[in-house]
Amino acid sequence: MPELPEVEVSRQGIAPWLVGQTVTRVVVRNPRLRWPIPAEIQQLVGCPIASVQRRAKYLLLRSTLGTAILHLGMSGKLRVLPVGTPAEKHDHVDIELGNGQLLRLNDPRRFGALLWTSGDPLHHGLLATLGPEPLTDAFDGAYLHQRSRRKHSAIKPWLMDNHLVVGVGNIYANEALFAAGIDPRRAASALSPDECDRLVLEIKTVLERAIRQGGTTLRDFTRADGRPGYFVQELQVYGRAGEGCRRCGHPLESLRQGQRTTVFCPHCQR
DNA sequence: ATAATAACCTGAGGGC
DNA sequence: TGCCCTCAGGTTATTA
Repeated sequence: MPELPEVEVSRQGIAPWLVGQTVTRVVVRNPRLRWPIPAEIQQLVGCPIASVQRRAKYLLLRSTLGTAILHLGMSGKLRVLPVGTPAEKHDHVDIELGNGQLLRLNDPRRFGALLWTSGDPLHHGLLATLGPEPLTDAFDGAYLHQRSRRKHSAIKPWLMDNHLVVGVGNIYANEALFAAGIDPRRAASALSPDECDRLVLEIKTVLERAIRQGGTTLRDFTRADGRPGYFVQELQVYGRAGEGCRRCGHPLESLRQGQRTTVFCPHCQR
């Protein structure tokens, strides 16, 4: 389900319901996610949630005793529902709150994760080595150009490497490369400084627009209130292989890069 | 150290 | 209807 925009939309949707509320109960129906949900997650009970933050595609529910680290994987969804709402298939975890609401995690594929850390979550092993946030000034053309100098790999799969920059998944890597007019097969090291500037700009633009549209709903993403995201209407290439380029009309082509489907316009992207 | 790939898991959709 | 195949928004672990 989620790339950065979908996780940020989820964060914005759940935060008003969670912040300041005391956790009254944590119900774990199935602890078998990517890693087993640790028993320490019960330390949330009795604590008020101080903030709901996001780092990369991780959500951080911070309390006085520690932080719950939540990742939605490929198919995870968060909903805020009244306590007592019957659980359905793949509803693995509920975090019940003093206001009578609960935060419910549904994740059919169970690639997601719910972990606990009592220390600084940014120093947690999963978060410590991540690259910069794409929507901050730390991610700019000069940074991308410097990092790309002796990178022989193709630009598209490299953009999805969290050690370079976080939050750019398959949809938005395809969309940003189209917007920047760059062939996804180009070697990263072949990009000029101007091309790096352009690509960074388009990554920021597409992510910001997707957040404003409530994310991209393909099959199962919904916001915390169950509404879909509307960015799917603005997709230029993702999911459109064989259809006409919206800019030049040439049929879009697809190929596999690193076990992911790339879609691009061979005419507009050079 | 770097780069490709295999793996984790369920469900949907297409072809036969 | 059912079986088998491919594909899906992510990330880590393993292999070359």
